[in-house]
Amino acid sequence: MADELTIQQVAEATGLSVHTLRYYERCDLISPIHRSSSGHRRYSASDIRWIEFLTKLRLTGMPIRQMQQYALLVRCHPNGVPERRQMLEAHRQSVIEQIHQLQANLAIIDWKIQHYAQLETQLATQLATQEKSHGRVKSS
Amino acid sequence: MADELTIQQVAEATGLSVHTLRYYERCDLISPIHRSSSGHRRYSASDIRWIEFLTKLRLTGMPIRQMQQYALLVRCHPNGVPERRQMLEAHRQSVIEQIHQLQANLAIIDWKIQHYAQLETQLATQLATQEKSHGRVKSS
DNA sequence: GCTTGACTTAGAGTGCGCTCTAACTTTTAA
DNA sequence: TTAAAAGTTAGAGCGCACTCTAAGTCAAGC
Repeated sequence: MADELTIQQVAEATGLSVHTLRYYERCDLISPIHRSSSGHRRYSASDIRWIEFLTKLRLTGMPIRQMQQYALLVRCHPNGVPERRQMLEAHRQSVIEQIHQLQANLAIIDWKIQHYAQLETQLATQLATQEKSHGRVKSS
Repeated sequence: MADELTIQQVAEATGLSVHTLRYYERCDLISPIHRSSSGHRRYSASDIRWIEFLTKLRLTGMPIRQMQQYALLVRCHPNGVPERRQMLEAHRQSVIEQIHQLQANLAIIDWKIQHYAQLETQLATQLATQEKSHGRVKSS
């Protein structure tokens, strides 16, 4: 049991589903996982570290295709550090652009929220004035 | 021609495809566009402003379903400003979280890039040392 | 008048990233 | 010992957001 997790445990640890873990292995994002005598997968600590890094790439929007390329480099080109760094740096740029895009569009949404807030206070003031004058009429 | 753009012109102006423009109208993101006598769509300036705002929502990851809700509020509840503001504020929060997520995961990728860079300089130094000693051997 | 290109519709197809199913075997707890 | 839970595979299905097709109508230039 030392260092040998079941697929279920890995799913809990990484937040991926067991389905997704098998899917990632099937499409070569994860290299074939060591099996118990009965054929069940047994994940090592380094398998988990790899899966965790994969999910970082995924969550920053890297497509499966690119992750496959990266995984291929890691597996078949263990000395090809510069290539891997270049891939990550290209991805880094695209994430930075993604963030800038989000911030720019968020600014416009913020502007709209402000606009709505202004409309609301305007409307509230209008109503208050109406009520006041209505009150006066009533009391007179 | 004043204020009356064809679907092609709107596609160019907004960056959406003509297909997507029709699709958005079909699923009620855009209310029915005014037609020329022949049945062709003629977009007004305010149609375009609406489409541009829609794309901001879209580019910040709002799902079509939510945009449909928002569009419905705008069309059928013109005085329901608070509801609209609430929707936008909820979305605003999710965009902010999205950005934080991206930044956190980017930091890990950055760390990996640094790690690779370090490996590369290490390797380069190693090679240089080897070459030097090799040179010495050769020259001696 | 005729061709070329833009427009229309309903509905089918695509690519992505999972997600689930069926049929079966293995492990585990009662 | 046996029932339930968890594992296996190949392959089908799904939801999303488009994207394209077919069959036809309309408009502009020669």
